[in-house]
Amino acid sequence: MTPSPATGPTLPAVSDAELLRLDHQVCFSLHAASRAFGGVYRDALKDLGLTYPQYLAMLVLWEHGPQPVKAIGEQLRLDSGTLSPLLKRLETAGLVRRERSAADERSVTVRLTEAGEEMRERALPVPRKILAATGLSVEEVLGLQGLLGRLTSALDEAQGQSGASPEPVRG
Amino acid sequence: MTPSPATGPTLPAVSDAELLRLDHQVCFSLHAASRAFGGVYRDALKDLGLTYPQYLAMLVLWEHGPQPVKAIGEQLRLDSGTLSPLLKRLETAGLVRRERSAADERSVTVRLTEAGEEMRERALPVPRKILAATGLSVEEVLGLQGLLGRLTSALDEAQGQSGASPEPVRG
DNA sequence: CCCGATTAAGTTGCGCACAACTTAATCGTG
DNA sequence: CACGATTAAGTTGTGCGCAACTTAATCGGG
Repeated sequence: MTPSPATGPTLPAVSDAELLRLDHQVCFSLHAASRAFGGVYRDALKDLGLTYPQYLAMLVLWEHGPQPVKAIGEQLRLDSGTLSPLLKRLETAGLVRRERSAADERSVTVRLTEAGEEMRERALPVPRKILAATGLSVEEVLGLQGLLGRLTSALDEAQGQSGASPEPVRG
Repeated sequence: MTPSPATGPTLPAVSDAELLRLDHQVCFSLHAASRAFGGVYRDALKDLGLTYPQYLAMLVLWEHGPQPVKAIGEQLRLDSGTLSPLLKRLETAGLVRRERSAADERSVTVRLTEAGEEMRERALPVPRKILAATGLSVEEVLGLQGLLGRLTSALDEAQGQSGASPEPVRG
């Protein structure tokens, strides 16, 4: 209800100070939800000895089979700086093998081992545990997924059009 | 539509394999949304020289004034292992001071400096940038916030009741 | 009053995320 | 064919998140 100083480009009906308070709530909510999810996955994945991002990588391999690091990175939106050490750890654990492609020596194909394939069976009950932990119905989850998808697209779209300035706070 | 083997405790109408595929989508969606948000905040906060979690800590201090590390941690759900170095960086940057409480020598009170207080003015336009980047209305944001809040509560509730097993995959 | 339990903050170690960079292979155009 | 541009993967450095641990102060029961 409070009139705005009309600073922003999108919405006129909320003041900056109110938005700052709202932001406190919203960005924190997302941050907290993401970490709460992480905690539940940590529990659910203890049996498999996987971290959450490692599980994501295994999901991609279970679903789409052997593929280059690049392709995994595109599906998970992760770059080689994150994926290379992660995949190396999965290889050390005996779950995947990595081999240079013959056709293109720059590319490395990641492939599940026997143990990696077998782990899929043990991973089957994980999603149900997670779903139960959310307390949401499948329909609500699908709705959330849709909203998050639109959100991510919009955020990606909006990225990289601001002015640069000082360095982040370092110790 | 496919009938389920009726394994899980909550929902009967979806098979484990379908859930594994769904999980691929959902947990990835949340992960991706969280990181996309991080990217947009990174842009918006460049001017201030703050990271996203540093911004969260500043929001708490702007809104609620000087308080012990413990209290900040409760609001952000972060422990001292994360907060101590983060606050130390904010102190190095001249934004906060940390001083032992006289009443309880175990406690450390975190307090904004002049520079820290002044930064609030420069932070006012940030939330509007974020809101614009989401492409959502204030109402939708509030709805999302509510859903995420319920989700986080449920996830926290559900945490810590599973069986332990091997170590995570280490290199 | 004393001593074990609890509590606040900090430290260490590991994995993830990301920016910036390096290395090596492939592509494309003259 | 030659050579600069592009591309895939990996490396380095910084910060966050969390578990496990340490240190020091406070609390509480005998």
